[in-house]
Amino acid sequence: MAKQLQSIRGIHDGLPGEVANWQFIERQFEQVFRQYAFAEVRLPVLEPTELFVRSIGEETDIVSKEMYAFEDQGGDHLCLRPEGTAGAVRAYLQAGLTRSGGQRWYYKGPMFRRERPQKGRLRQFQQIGAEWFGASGPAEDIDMLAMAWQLIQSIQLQHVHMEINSLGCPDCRPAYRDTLQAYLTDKQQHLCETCHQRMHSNPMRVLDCKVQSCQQQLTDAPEMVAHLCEPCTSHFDTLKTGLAALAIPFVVNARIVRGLDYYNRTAFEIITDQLGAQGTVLAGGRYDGLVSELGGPATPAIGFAAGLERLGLLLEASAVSVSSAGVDVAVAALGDATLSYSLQVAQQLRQHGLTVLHCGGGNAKRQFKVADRESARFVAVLGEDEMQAQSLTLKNLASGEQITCDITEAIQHIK
RNA sequence: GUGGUCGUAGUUCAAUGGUAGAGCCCCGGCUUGUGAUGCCGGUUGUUGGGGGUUCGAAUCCCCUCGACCACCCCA
Repeated sequence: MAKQLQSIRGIHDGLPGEVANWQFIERQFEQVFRQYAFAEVRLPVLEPTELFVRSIGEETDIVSKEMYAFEDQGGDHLCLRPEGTAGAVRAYLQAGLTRSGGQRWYYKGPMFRRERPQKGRLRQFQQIGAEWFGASGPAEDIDMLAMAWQLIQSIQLQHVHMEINSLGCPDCRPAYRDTLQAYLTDKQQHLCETCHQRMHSNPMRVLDCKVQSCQQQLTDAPEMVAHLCEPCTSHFDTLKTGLAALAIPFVVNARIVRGLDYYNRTAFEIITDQLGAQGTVLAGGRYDGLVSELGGPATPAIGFAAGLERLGLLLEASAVSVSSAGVDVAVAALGDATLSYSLQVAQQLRQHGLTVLHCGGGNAKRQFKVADRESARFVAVLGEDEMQAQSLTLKNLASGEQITCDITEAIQHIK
């Protein structure tokens, strides 16, 4: 293995084996999105850096240290998008859709964060996400979470569960924040180093600290769900009732917090225990303030995103069979004189919708080996005899049966 | 960004500081018209890269790149 060019750290190639899984996921997801009346949008990978600074929050890790940001030749500050929501909001506003009623969008594509790579955590990774602009009530939350759950169901994933929480709103969160901060101050000397920082920067973060000793101190910590204002309580209760009505299994996890600043009220995650520390497979929540934050009219909205690579890994772990398009017929041409005839036969078979691989001529043994390696269902043997008779010899590789017939008959046999 | 494990043929893995090997894959032949299943033969490596210690380094040391694991954070 001499010195050779390789892809950038944390940026991996999608090779056929893995892409087959992704395509399966995309097909299943697209069907679910359609059933929920969501339409696809295709948004830029490159956005003004300012967009994420204003939406995600300057203090977040994503913006402060994980963005691929640079100045282009014209002096503009650009970056590779680290997530999809901000760009979607920008597009929604730029297209002037604020008075066009609810917009239900989904998207898929690469996102970029400069983190230390691990399995299921890449620097370029793909997300499939959905955003619903103009979604005001808990009914939309229920639909959104139900759709998220249905997406996961559509690819038959095992060992996943949904957790929900409410993050409150600008009316009730500040008071809760104060309560929590006071509580934490009492416990301060028992908390870890990072939690000391978090107490001030984002006290709710302390709640999901993974340090054992911190968690032991926090067993009776005040929780947001117990300090919601009346409208938030009502919203959250209706959400739970709706999920129950749809028989969607969920647990309330009062420790769910959001890394991005723009979330309020409903926050949820679909989690697996199969991917080590990278167990979040789909996550999202309500962001009623973001549209106005970016200069639009007050527009309630909710969204989520799922990590395609993580779903693909889970698909393998769950041994879900991804039907891949195999070769129907491998064409074996025997003798140089039969080349043109074999090409014509292959073309005709393809015109009838079959997947055909021409084995390239040469000796029969080699061509059969190719057919076998490609898991072809049939081999069409085309020698001089067949060419003279305008026929072909068709062998079923699984049974070993072999017949000689004309093309029309062969096609019926294959289908 | 912090800490740790690892890196040998296309691939999976061997090799106490002393000649770099095996299985699988691939290619060819036995069988110039028949695979999955037989037999025979064959190709492949600057041991991730660079430097050092040593008579001698895949093996020990340093640096670097990458994968993975935990933290951090998150999809």
